[in-house]
Amino acid sequence: MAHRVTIVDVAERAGVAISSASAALNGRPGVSDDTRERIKEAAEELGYVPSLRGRSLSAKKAFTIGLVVCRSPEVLEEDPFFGAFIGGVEQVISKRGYALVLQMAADADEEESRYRDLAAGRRVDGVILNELRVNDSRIALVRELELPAVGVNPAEPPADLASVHQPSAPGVKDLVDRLVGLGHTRIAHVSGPPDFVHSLEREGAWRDALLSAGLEPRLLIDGDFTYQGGQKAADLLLEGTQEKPTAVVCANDLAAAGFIIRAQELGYSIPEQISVSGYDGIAWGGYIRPTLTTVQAAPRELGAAAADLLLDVISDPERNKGRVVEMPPGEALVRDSIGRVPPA
Amino acid sequence: MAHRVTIVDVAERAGVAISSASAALNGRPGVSDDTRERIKEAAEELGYVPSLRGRSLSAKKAFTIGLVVCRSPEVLEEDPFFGAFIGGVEQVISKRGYALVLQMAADADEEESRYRDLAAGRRVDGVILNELRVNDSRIALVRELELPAVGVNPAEPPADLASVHQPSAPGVKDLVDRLVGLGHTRIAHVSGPPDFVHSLEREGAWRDALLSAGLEPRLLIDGDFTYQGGQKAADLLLEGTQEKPTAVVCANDLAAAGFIIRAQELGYSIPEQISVSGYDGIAWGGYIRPTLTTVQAAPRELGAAAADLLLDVISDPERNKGRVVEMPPGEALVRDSIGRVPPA
DNA sequence: CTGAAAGCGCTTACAG
DNA sequence: CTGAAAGCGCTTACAG
Repeated sequence: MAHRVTIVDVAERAGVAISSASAALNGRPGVSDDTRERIKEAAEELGYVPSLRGRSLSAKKAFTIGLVVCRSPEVLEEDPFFGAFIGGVEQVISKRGYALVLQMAADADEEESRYRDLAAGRRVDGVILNELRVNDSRIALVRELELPAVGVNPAEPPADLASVHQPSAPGVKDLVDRLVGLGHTRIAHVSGPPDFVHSLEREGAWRDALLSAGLEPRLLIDGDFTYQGGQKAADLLLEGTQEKPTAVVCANDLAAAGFIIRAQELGYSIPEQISVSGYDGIAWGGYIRPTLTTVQAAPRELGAAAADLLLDVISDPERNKGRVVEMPPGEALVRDSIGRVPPA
Repeated sequence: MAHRVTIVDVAERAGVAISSASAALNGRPGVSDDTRERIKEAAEELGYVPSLRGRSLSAKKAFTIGLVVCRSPEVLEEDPFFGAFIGGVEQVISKRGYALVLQMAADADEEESRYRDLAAGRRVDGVILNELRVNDSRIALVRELELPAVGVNPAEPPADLASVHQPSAPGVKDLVDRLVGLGHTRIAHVSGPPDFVHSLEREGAWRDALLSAGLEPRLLIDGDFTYQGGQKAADLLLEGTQEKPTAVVCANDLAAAGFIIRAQELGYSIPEQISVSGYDGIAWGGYIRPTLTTVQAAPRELGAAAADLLLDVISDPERNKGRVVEMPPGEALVRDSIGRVPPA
């Protein structure tokens, strides 16, 4: 193996002490322009790239941030949300010399132990807390571990946790209002898992929009953000004995796709007999038929904002404690899966 | 910040030297069972977790592996292949104490510089080379950098590069054979970008299968693995003046989905007038109508195998030089998008 | 079996 | 402005 060039080589070549080389290379003061230039030249000539390992140990930083994705691999394979989110994170941090350490967890317990391990082994300088649950234990955990963190769409942002927030309520409310405007009165909701903050936010928006239109939010099905959950919701809402909805607002696109397919299998035509909407705005929503009406979220921008904020928190925890970055809410993207209420 | 417990604390508490503590904790010989037990207890009591930073520097290992994904963020958002592949990688390496460093690149040049940076900064102990191109410059690059690497589906496996391989030809050939069996004679192919090895492999399988059935492989459209590319292929094949195919074998599912939608828009019914197949077996193939006939690849297993092999290469480069791990080929998954050739 | 010492490649006070 | 020294938290020969 070829000898790797270290800062010692650079200092030697430039004829200075390694402390001067370090200062010069890192743009710290205390080196004359002359010397700095000479050192930089030497580094250039030798093809010097600082070793992250030495830097990590002495600077007490890993130059990485962590993200734990808590999903079964199966779901990860069909939900394009994460690819986009991660893309946004990566784009931001790589520019600032950081790398992303990505972990997977099957459930909340494993998720927590992953965060513990990341912190204990000093693998990362901070973490992104994604898909927050109500009373999410990770918030107390990062506090206990003194691990810099940024929450993505937390419930009530805790005073000490920095977070990014993209409101989903306005988009959902807009969609419900449109459905009301199209004459619908029996508007159902297929929710996400009830422990997720973003599930509740969307459900709440559906409920509020109905109430303010003078309608009663009765038709609620617990979903789970999956395609299969959407199919099951169709069975429950369309095959049951209770009153049937004429419009169904789903908590995400995957569930909406499942609902549409199942409803079609049951002989319903969309949107003539039932209007259906989703949430997320994934590309596949435009690939199914009818094309899916949804709310266009911005996962890439959300990931980028979270990463930016986290790097700020890491470099200056005090100044960024509890800082909240607001993103513009997702907007309704009206396509072919909603229409006028069918005549009674 | 609370004092982080280090190996010094453990050694002190156990009343031994830190070298003994290190040996005991890492299961190295040279410590009596007695002492080892005492040290382990001390570590347990103190909640000691070794710092990766110290370990990295002295062991000259980063305990991470790198993966550079070369895709526009847009494509990453709709193609579920990567989520699955990464999931497989993660599952394997986390068990062995490694973490995944994930990077993104927009094009081949940026991709190469990412690999260079990973190697130069000693960010990672090895890399996975995914989506290999013909004469891929990364192979020479990792050789030059002396960076342990594993190729995923390389062309002719270079003698010194370890690789995993899941053949795609048998599945594609099987699909073409079935189409021939259904009476089709004008079977087109929508390829992937021609510089990718897996594009050529699939195209070659289509060509060979046709030839061995006594048919001429004439109808070939250059695609790019995207949905939009599939749509464009439909325009070219169905709107052109040339002879039209009755069956279209696409190089991946995304393109097949685009083809189907566009063909339907042009008034063709699938599979009555045109049979269409894809490749990959992504979940969304089952969500469109008609459901997509495809070849079921195993991205998760492929990622897991690549990761396993890479860790082996890292720990013993000599023994694993040029080792090839063969995976069972993907199998045809016949659904509703193919059928009998329409009567002439 | 056990321990003192050197070293991995940097950064960071600190003295000149 | 410049340089010698200590230290980050480990591992790894090496001597006892």
